[in-house]
Amino acid sequence: MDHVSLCECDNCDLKDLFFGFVDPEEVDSMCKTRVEKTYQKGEEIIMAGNLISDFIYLKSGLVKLFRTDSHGKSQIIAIGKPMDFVSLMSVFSDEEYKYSVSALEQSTVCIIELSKVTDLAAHNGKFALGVMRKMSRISDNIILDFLEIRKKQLRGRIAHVILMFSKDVFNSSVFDLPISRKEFAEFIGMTTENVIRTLSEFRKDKLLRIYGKSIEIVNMEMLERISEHG
Amino acid sequence: MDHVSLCECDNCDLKDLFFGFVDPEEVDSMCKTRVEKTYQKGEEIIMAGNLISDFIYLKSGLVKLFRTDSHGKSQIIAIGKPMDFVSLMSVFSDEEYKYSVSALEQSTVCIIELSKVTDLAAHNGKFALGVMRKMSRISDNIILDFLEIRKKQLRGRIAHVILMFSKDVFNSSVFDLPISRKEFAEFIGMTTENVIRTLSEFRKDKLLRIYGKSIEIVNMEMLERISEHG
DNA sequence: CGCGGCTTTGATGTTCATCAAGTAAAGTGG
DNA sequence: CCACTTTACTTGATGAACATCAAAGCCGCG
Repeated sequence: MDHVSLCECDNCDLKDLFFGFVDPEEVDSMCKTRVEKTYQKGEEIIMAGNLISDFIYLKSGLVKLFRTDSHGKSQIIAIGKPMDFVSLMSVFSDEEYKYSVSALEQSTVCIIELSKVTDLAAHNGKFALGVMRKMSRISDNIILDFLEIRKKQLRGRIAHVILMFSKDVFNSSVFDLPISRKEFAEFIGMTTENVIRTLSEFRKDKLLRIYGKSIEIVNMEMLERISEHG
Repeated sequence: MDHVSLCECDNCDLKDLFFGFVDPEEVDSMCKTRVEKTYQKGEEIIMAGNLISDFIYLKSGLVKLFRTDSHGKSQIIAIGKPMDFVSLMSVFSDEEYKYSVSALEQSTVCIIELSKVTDLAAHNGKFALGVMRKMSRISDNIILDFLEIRKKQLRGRIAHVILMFSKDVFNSSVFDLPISRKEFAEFIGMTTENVIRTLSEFRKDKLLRIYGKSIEIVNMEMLERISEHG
């Protein structure tokens, strides 16, 4: 954790997303108790198993949502960008976090006491309805992505994830992969070695240019074909 | 579809689950527009792609939640029993269903016009909060189960699903498998042949007794061991 | 500098999908 | 009710996809 301060809600994108139907006074009251924290790459924002006492929202940066089992093996559930979840899931269902969240790059989150949010939801149904919509969309997307990945094999999964980063996260055919090869493997449910091997193949086949984490998509159509069925 | 009627909400389990914080009058008003439908085994309750206009809840029976891709291949997302979802997911996020739902055995659902429910949520935050809790829990469970299955291999996945039916659905070590071998395969992301082969192995190893769909778990500890790591 | 973690490649074996072929069960029309 | 078709189930043989093991280079960090 880097930096702690009160934030100004008027300029925050979060406001439009969540507080559309909330009285300005109430937004103001929330704002006063709001805290921002900035995490460096690699730092853990949420630890699975911890008690949920806050409503946490990603303002900037990039995070991974993951789980670690008793043998220390991790599985990545999703990549989260601003305007995406963070602690949005689980928050209303249970007492403790089901997932861990950590920063893939420097990330700033906004933290609100959970009871403040549930109180607000309890007496402002339109606000609650908005949160419900957001929650539904988030978990639907995660599940659909799981299904999408599950029906492909190695090469298709890798192409899929590369395209996801290119299109959904960075909006560019050139970007720095924000995850390690090992994390890539944990995301698609394959081994690190096979992720590396396949990336090398894609380079040899002139689909990608790769230097370490830096990736450039050279043959987008072919990559899409492989993602579809390859 | 079999049978259409108005239902009496006072005896319905749904009432406690969803309408805990709702005025009796409002519950009554909902009740008047409520419709029950009974579906036979194999009938489709919800079709992915259809417009969402109703809030649908499973009163009795057993259903599968699934998706079919453009090549006609299906993937099963979850098995739903009463007090579980049905149309709970997607409902608030989008205009059309993302998943299909069909009956694995004779099932009765309760149908409420969606706008009635969202109107109620919009002016009754406690009700909305309750629905949020339920939604969170449902999608959390689906995602956690996906992760659980993904980290196992064939034998472990099969053991896992058998145990799930035994413990979560039927509460018995003897039960009739409510899905075909093909559906079993679609649920765990493997081929039909390998599901059959593995079930046959489990029979030879005297873990299970199998006659067609009828299953008896003979060696529970061993099955659990295989599910954990096998 | 040396240690540990990440990356890379190759060789090997296991796991799983695919193909084929046959039996059983279940629905369909005369 | 029986021939007929279709769908589900089953087993074996084969090859493809993938994990595992091993070895070495690289990089950051104390």
